[in-house]
Amino acid sequence: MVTSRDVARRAGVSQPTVSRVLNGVTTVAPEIRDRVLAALEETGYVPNAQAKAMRAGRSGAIGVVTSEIQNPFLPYLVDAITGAARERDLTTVVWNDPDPSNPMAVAGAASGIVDGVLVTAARRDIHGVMTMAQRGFPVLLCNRAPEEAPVDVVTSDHFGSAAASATYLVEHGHRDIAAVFGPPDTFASPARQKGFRQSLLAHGVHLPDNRVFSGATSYESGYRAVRSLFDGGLPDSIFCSSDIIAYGVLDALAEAGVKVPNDVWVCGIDGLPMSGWRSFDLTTHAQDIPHIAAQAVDALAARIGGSRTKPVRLELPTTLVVRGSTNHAK
Amino acid sequence: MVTSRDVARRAGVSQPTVSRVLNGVTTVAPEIRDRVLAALEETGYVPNAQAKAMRAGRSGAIGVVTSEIQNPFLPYLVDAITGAARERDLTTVVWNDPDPSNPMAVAGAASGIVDGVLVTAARRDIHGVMTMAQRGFPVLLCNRAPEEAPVDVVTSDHFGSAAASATYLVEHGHRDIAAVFGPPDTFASPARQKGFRQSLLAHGVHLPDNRVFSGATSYESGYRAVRSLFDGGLPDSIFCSSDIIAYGVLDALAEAGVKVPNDVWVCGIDGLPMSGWRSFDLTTHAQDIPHIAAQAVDALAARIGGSRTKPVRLELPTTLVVRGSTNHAK
DNA sequence: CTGAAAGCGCTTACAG
DNA sequence: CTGAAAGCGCTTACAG
Repeated sequence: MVTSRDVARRAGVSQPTVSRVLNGVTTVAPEIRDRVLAALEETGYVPNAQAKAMRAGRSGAIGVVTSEIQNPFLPYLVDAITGAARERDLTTVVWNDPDPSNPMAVAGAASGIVDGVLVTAARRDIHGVMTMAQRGFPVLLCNRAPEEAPVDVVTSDHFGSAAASATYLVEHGHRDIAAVFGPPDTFASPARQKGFRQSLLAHGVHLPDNRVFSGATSYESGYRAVRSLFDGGLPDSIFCSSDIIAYGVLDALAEAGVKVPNDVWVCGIDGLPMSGWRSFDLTTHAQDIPHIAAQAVDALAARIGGSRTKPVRLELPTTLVVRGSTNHAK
Repeated sequence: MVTSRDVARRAGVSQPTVSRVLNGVTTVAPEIRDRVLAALEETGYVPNAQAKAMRAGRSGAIGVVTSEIQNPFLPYLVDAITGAARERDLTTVVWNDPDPSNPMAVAGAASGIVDGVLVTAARRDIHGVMTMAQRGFPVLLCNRAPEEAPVDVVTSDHFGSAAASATYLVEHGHRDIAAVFGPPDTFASPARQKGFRQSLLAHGVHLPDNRVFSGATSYESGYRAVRSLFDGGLPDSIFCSSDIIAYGVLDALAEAGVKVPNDVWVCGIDGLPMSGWRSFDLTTHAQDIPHIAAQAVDALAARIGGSRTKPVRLELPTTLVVRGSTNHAK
């Protein structure tokens, strides 16, 4: 790799002068400046961001830590985060690391490769980056909302969206409601489960155990759930804790010859683009991804800037998108 | 952040001694060693990978450069690459960057944040990293196969898989075949188009222009294609250049009341897990993701190691997975 | 076996 | 306006 020293030699100046031209901080004589610019051009110099970051104590980059890149929600969030970061002149690196000690992200954080990390990993256990947070490294939890956290949190209102789903079903006359929940070792799923249950309770609707299925946040889980939920006969509707679960539910229902929405309503949460596909046509509570990303990057940037001390906590509302899997006419 | 100097002070030794304990290269007196280990534990020291990399001239990390993270194929590839890299004691960072000058990856490369990059970006124009490659930085193209490239290439055999698709349809008696191709500004789509066309030609089957639709690699593109392909009446089968295109085709056909496979066969290429879902049940040529990832990481590691000079080029075969969207009985 | 020194590629006071 | 010097946090010869 060509260094600023190489460029300096070629331009016949000292290395710091090259640095000055690059950063434009001090005035440089026009003639020297031109020589340096020419040398930069000729050599195709690219600054060594590591050396720069080490010296400056700041990299201008943020990290995104995830552990389940196959979660179909994630690419949309990452894209939005990358875009929001770029608007603030920050670059973004993504670490996909199933290990809860997050060795990659921790190394990146300790190294100053990034100035802060956004944690979008769904699972509860992420002690690696949380240890960094305790040591004062900027960490923001995105779409994870522990009840008590000494760190910044920007998340969709998982509780509220599930509660609203329950209200929606009850208000359309449903009483025999089934639910397929996600895994307990995440934050979003338990919050959604809690919201759904509390809302049903508030409406005086009982959710018997044989109407509940818990499993992974996956198509397969939803698919399997249907068979298990059938034991009590057909419910009025099936609430799915995630859109991807709902796809499995819909497919299993179709396989069993059950008509949606005529025989059963189905709804999900997330608002994945796929939910609008004809195969699914799924009613869902959509997360506001651009908003989440923008708020998360803003909050992390503020934390990095040190302009804030108290942790912020933002729970952004979701939007009900009614489609063919539920039907107001019922 | 706590540095090795802090640890040294705490242990009452010099900073290089801490370094020696960490790297275990030289013998350190047991007693001193224990003091250092204790100090490491107490401080929660994490090495600064940047300083390490700068000094060592090697980071032990590879980068994955992508420009379309929403491509549903990508997460599986990234997961496989991360796993393959970990087995070789390499960490992985992902840059999602739609800019063809790939500023993030180029900066990361020039910085020694990574020792080499795997480029999985689909679009043709990636002059940023290609410039790095010309300067001798290890770059491997993954699932992109320019005819002539002075860099390492590991890819699925896009041409061959599409050619095999054509053969499959023709051998099952189809003559009126339609095709939905992806965009020309990528590598995979044109290769698949070429393979499909040449194979049909070799079988003496004509592919008229009104049986061809070209568009994005997306559900919407497939959905729109169907309307356009209907002008000539129903074809025997519709070949889709990507699974995701096929989903749109299947949905549009269902909407139009056309039965698959009874009225029309549909097949795709990629082998996404979703293709096995009941909604799609799609016959496809599956890419061998674990194999691609392993070979790509191996080849890049060899390039980084400098043990090779000539570029390698690997085109891995795909596997036909027959499902309900085609039917041997027809 | 262990410390003092040099150096990876930068930036930023400090002289001149 | 420009160069020589120091230092970011490491590793690795070089002395002792």
